This record gives sequence, C-alpha cells and structure tokens, in this order.
Amino acid sequence: MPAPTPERPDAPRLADFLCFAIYSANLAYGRAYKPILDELGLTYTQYIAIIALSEEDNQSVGGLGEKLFLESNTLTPILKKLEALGYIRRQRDPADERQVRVSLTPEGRNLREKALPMNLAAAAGLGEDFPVVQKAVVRLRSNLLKAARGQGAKAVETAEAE
Amino acid sequence: MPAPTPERPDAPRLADFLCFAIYSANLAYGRAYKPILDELGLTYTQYIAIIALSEEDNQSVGGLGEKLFLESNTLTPILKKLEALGYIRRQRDPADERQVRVSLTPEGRNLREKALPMNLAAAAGLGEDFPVVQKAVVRLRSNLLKAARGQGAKAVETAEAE
DNA sequence: TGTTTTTAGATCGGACACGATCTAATCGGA
DNA sequence: TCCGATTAGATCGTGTCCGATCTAAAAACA
Repeated sequence: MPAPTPERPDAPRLADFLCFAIYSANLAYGRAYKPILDELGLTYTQYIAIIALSEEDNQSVGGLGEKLFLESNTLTPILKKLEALGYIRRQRDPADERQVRVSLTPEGRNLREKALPMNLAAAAGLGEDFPVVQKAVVRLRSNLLKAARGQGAKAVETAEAE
Repeated sequence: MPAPTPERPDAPRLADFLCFAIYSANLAYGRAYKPILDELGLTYTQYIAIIALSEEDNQSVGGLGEKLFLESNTLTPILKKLEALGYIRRQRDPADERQVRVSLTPEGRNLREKALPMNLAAAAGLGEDFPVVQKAVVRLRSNLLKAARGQGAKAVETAEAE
C-alpha cells in the first residue's frame, strides 16, 4: 500500500476541478444510462439525436449539429447508422443539393415514445437544486464555447479563476 | 429554412435534460482546453492523469483508475503513451507482480508545473455560484455511479424526476 | 502442497469526438 | 455569364471509453 505523497500540497486538487467534475459526471451518466439504452439498442449519441429530431423534424445535418454541438464528421456516421436501423431518413434537399435533410420514420417516432421515461433519471439527490445546477451547467457551457470560438487559450487565460 | 415542427410539444426538451447539459459542457471544456493542451502536447485525459500522479506518486494502475473513474482498458494505452513521451515511468511492483506502479519522471513533474495555470480556467460567469455548482456536479456523479453500480436500469427508473 | 478462484493489467473490437482534408453545390462579383 | 470563394457533408486518422476476453500472479482452501 503506497503512502499518500502529495507532490505539491499547495497545488489545486483534481477533485476540486470543475472540468474534472463535469468530465467524470459525463462518464457516470454514460454508465447509468447504458442499461436502458442497451434495451433500446441505442448509444447515447444516437439517443440524443433521436430526441432532437423529435423536437423538430426534417432538419439539416448542420442544424442538428448546432443543437447537439456536433459537426458533420461526428454526425454523419451516426445518422447513417440510425438510417440503417430504420429510425431516420436522410435525403438531399432538392432546393439545395448540398444539404441533407433528416427526419424520423414512424419507427423512430415510436422509439422516442419508448424512451420517454428516460428524461426522468438519476438526478436523485440534487432535489430542489436541480434546476439551479442545470442552468449553471448550461451557462458554463455557453461561456466555454464563447472562449473556444473566440480564440481559445487567450480567452481562457483571462477568465476568472476556478 | 425548415419550420419548427415540435413533434411532441408535451415531451421534455433536450435543452432541459441535465444529462445533455453535462454531456455538452464536457464537449465545450474539451474545446476550450484544446489550445492550451496542444501547447503542452497533451490530450485532456493525459493531462488529468498527470495531475492525479502529481498528487500521489507511485500509484498502481487500478488506484489511479479509481481517482480518474477509468479502468485499465482505457488507462493502459494512455499510460503507455505518457511513458513513451517520457513523462511517467511504469514498473511492475516487485511485492506483487500483478500490479504496475506509475510515477512521474522529472520531465513529468516539470510539465505539471507548466500546466499549473490551467486549473484556473473558463469558469468565468459562474461567479460565486462556482463552488455550489462544483459540489452539485460531484454529488450528481456520485449518485449516478451508485445507480450504475447498483444495478443500472432498475435504480434509474426509481430515481427522482429531472 | 496442489488446485481452484480471484485479482491486476493488457488486448481487442465497436462507437464516439475531432482536426484536416476532400468533393460537390451554391454564391458573388467582375 | 463565368470563375473564384464559400458552404454542406463526407471521409480519414488519432485518441479516448467501454464491454468482453485473455494472461499471469497471488490468494484461498481442501
């Protein structure tokens, strides 16, 4: 058993990093959702793509990507997979052949119904803080993306301390 | 331009899902950190591994994995990469040949010093809410992992609504 | 002691996430 | 109208993450 040997007692601890809390909470979400998603035969990313499509049908790949914060290099293979599974349809927009319109099939809509209970999930323990945390994380995301789009390193360095 | 056509106006919106907020905030963190990590020549996972090792040296792969919420299948390739980069040393524990002990090299320690400013970063906008959000996300992670370890689907279904 | 079981890492295949690059379609200015 | 610039997706290579499986070492126990 190795003795705890803090190399830098003055340095901030990983456990206090917000980035690490988010990172590891995301891993935890994946593990908590896995059993239910396995029953549906979906991955998490496929799942949120279905949700987003159920909110607005016939979106372009780019439009969907804006909602999911993903780009075509990530989305295209996922959408092809969902199409192969029969849950969505992909077709070039006749008005602009560059765009691909994506829409749910009846099977896809059906799947979204089955997945409805999933939106409630595993937030137990947050209690009344839930909406506060949700909003704060969204705000955090917004700030991070602003920093990233802006110029990255520069913006981050001038950001407030954690 | 496609008209917004909510398929299920009564269904919860993706934008309100806590899981999605966490998921997308994690993506955003990755993008915000990328420029700095690129300068260091590290990926995010490599970075947190270095941080964890700087807090306690000579850990086993399993022990490190507990802190990072990762297992050997993920950790081993990352540690091998860090070893190849010269930042860590991996060696079998003579007292228990099954275990691999990981420790920072001087170069690795040096790198951690250079990465020190990174712990402050891009939380701007949360202000005084910061510690509240950080703790809430950690609590959330803990609950999710409990649900996942427990039995997954069963536990999640009985969890409180988002 | 010898055999069975458990444990720690490692390996492998599948699925993201992303930077870089490519192609095809559209747009815009001369 | 024509051609360079822009735009939307698609493709490819790298690096996680994870389930499943493998190997070797240690522990358990008859």
